[in-house]
Formats: sequence, structure tokens, C-alpha cells
Amino acid sequence: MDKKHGKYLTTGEFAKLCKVNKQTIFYYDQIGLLSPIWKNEKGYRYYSIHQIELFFVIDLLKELGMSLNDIQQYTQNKSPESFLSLMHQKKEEIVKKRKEIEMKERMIDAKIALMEEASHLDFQGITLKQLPEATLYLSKNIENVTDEEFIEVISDFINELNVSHLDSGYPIGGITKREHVLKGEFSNYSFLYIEQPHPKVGYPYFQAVKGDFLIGFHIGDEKTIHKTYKLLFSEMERLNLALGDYVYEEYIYDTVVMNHKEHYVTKIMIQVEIS
Amino acid sequence: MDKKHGKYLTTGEFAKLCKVNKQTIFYYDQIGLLSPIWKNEKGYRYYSIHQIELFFVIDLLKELGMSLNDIQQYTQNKSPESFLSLMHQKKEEIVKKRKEIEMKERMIDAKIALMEEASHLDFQGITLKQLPEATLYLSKNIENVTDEEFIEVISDFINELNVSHLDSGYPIGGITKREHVLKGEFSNYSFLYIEQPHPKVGYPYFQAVKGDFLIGFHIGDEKTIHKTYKLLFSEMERLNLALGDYVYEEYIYDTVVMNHKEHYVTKIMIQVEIS
DNA sequence: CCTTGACTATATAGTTACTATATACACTAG
DNA sequence: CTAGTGTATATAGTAACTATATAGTCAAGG
Repeated sequence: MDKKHGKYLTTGEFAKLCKVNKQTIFYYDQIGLLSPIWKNEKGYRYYSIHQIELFFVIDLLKELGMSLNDIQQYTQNKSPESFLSLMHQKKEEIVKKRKEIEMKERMIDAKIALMEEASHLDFQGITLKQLPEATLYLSKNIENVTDEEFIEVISDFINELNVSHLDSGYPIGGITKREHVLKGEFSNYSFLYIEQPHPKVGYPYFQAVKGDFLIGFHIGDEKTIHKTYKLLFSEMERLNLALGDYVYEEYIYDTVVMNHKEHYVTKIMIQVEIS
Repeated sequence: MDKKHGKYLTTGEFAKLCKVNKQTIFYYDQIGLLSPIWKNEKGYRYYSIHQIELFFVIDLLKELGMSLNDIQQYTQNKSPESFLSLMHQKKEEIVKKRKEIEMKERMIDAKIALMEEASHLDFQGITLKQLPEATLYLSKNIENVTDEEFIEVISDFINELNVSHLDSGYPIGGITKREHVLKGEFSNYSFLYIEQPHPKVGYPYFQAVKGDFLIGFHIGDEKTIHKTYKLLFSEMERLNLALGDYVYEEYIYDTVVMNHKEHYVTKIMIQVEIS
């Protein structure tokens, strides 16, 4: 810039331009990460407007989890070549980061949808509904697995949701087979599942659900869920319904929105056959 | 989950599932942010798999800059209603964050493109080129402004780039008018500009550039740029070219990729008329 | 039954990247 | 010439981990 203009910026001006605390700029000078282009005899710092480019790069690298120390390691020995390879590497990282943010945005959307839906529900009522087709992402079978295997399956499931960006933000539910329900083993899940409102092709373990369901809600600790099942069974009898192949359970209100277990709400969807 | 299964997760297992250090889980319990569902008589912590949902929400809020203290404030008094309004608020924030990430991704792309282009350039050569139409986003005029006004214009310019997501990652250049160049006032910019490879409609200060340019490179401190201008002028004379309306200057290699001013490279594009 | 190794726990200290505070000097406008 | 705003350094504090030291727990193998 021309000399007649304020070619240089003071610490305060530079900080404002960078949208950070003035102390941060002092700190960066102190650790030698970003020092002013010159200091006058009084010790006043003066930055060139071009230095904001360097600040932007530092800010970018910081965003991608690089420590100030590592950033300095780079800036100590910079060159067009090393900068190019750094940018190539960071391109991959920022794509990953963007996908994570996108997933979290979807999670927020799903939570909003779920909460708004839930606010219109009558947890006391029992309803018979024909559910439309829905795609579920299923875990491996967890019927006859040891404790360690069980944990591994869950870990794998959640990991898979993460790396394949399948986590839709919808709650993780459990599927119980007819045979277990008949034995009174409620919530003895054979699979875990997560709903996929926008299914992706090419992933295994998907299953479309469709059919008639008797839907009720259990309020409180899962330990007392048999009481709600009893109610649902008597309703099934009254309506002349036969138990179908699977029962689906989903948390509506859980530890995320309620302080006490007594207020948790579980949605129970019993697949039925109308006779 | 069924009792026969490892219904509860130990701290290590839970930490692994959350992909964080075990110490972090201890810490969250310590500050009362996320405590295990029960502790045995030996003090061993046991987490329910449902608690991972809460961890995910904490992680989300943390990502959006909420302090653990503020998060705790919420979790202390959670309800479906407060959660819903929190999610509505955070939706706005994550959209903003996503746009920031997208902008930074574009910045990386631009830096990669620039560095790769630069690596094929001959900084010694002077070339006459017809440049295609390009859209530039211009700052306000900075010809006759005071120091404070100058800084304000730059701040406004950079701010505008940020809030309107116009920062393409391309370097900020300067435009000098013919009349100033003739007076030997090189780099006495009238405007700052940034190239917009994917121009958005509806923003002011855009100007399309097109025409014949004599392009040369200055290596070193801008203080000695007059020497390069001299060379360029003699080349203009040799080629029978008349000075056009504007001269554009852009940094190719600057403080971001070079340690010393002597290695900075400035691209000088002189608009010319072929006679 | 004992030992080994992998886990669990607490307590405490250290780290990173700020952020705030206290004190003093500098510059500018009225 | 003084008030107000800016600059500087030095130092202490903070948030959110992170590492280390020490000790108790537990299950499997010899």
C-alpha cells in the first residue's frame, strides 16, 4: 500500500481485522508464530495488511486441529512446495470435517423433528396403525453373544454409523423376535437399529419395514416395561390381533431430555396380523 | 438391553465408544456433566449404552462453542421443551459453522490452484496476453482517504468478504489508475480486489475485466518494485503498446509461503492498448 | 492358591491456548 | 496540560483436557 496511507496496522487494528482478542495477537508474537513486520523504538507493533493472509492460514490450520506448535514448525521452514503439500493434506481433513458437521446438522434436524412429533403424541393411548415402508440400518445379531461380543457389536454398529455417515440422529432402537416376546422376554433384543430417512445404496444390513403395528408407550424405567406389554397384549386380544414377527422399541424421551428415569418414554411397536 | 448381556459399560469401554480418552470420561463425571448410571461398592463406574446419546449431544454442543459449564446448566434442568428450543438455536449456529467450513474448503482449493499455477510460471519472462473476462469484487475507493478511513475500508472489505462468503481464497490485489502510474506512483492503489471464480449475483462492486495485458513479475520487497516497472515500460515501448486504464498487482508468493521479503513475488498486470 | 497382566480407581501435576488484570508509558484532542 | 484512549510488559487465572504416580480389583494360567 502507499506510504501516505496507514500502511501498517497497530496491534488493536490488526486484532480487530482478525476478529480476535488483542492479547491473542501479543501471544502469537510472543511465541514467534506471527510477529509484526516492524516494531518502533517504543516497542509498538506494526502489522502489514498482507499479514492477515498468514493469520487466516494459521486460523485454518488451527481449525483442523493442528497445534500452534506444529503450525510454527511449518512456518519456520515454509516454501511454496511445503505449503502446497500441506494444503493437499488439509484438503482431505477439511472434507472429513465438513462431513462431520453435515452429519451433526442432520442430527439436529432429526432431534427437532422427533421432539416436535413427540409433543403431539398421547402417551396414554394405544393405536393400531399401518406403518409405511421405512429403511432401517441393522446391527449384527446379538441374541447369543457374550458380554464382550455384545459390546463389540455395539461398538461396530456405532462406528459403522459414524464412518459411513449413516448416523441420522434418530434414536437407536431394538428389535425383539416373536419367540422371545412369547416367552415373556421383553426387550431381549435380537438386533439394534437406526432409522434412515434418506437411505444410501450400497450398505448392508438394511431392511424395509411395512405393515400393521399396535403402538403404545411405556412411561418410566424399563424395568417395569412388562406392565405396558401386558396392557398392549390385552388390547391385542380385544382387537383380535395376532402377534407378528417382531417388536420394535424406541426411546422417545431419554437421558438427553429427562432428568429422571420415571419420565423416560419408550415407544413400543408390535407387529400384528389382523385376523 | 437384556440383563444377560453386558448391560453396562465400564469407563474404558464407554470412552472407546465415545472415541475419547478415558480420563475425559472421569473428568465429565467429576464435574457432574455425565455420570455413570451406577457405581458399584468398589467405585467402579458403569454406563448404559443409552448414555452415549447424551455424550453425542454434549459433543455437539461443545463443537458449537458451548462451554462445559453452559452445557451443564442445560443438563441440570432439561426437558423436551428446553431441548427443542436449544436445538432450534443450535441449528442456526451449525449452518453458520458449515458455511465457514465450506469457505475454508474453497480457500484450500484456491491456494492449491494458485500454488500449482505458480510452479509453472517463469518469473523472469514478460508476456503479452489477452485475459478473458474475470469477475472481481472491489473495495471502496482508497485514493484520498485518511489513515483511519483506509483501515476502515480494508476492515469493511474483509468483513464483507467474510459475512457474504465472498472470500474465495484468492489473494487480495490492488488496482492502480493510469494517472497515478504515469506520475510514477506505483502501488498507489485506488481499489483493492479479490477474484471471484464463481461470482454470486446480487452483490455490488463487481467489475468484469477483459483485454490485453502485459504481465511481469517482481521478485523481492515492494520497495524496489519501480525497477520491475521500468523493465515493463521498456518492453511496452519495444512492442509499441500504450498504457491502458488500470494496473493490477497480486502477490503470488508472500508471507504465507516465504520466510524472507527478498523471495516475495508480485504479479504485475498492466492493461495495454495495441497500436 | 498364587502370580501376572490388564483393568479399575483417586490424586495431583502439567499443558495448551488463550484471557484477564495490574501497572506503566505514549499519543492526541480539547 | 490534562483526560481519554491507546500501547506495552508481566503475571496470574482459566477451561478442558492429558499425563503420571500410586494403589486397589479381577480373571486366567501355572
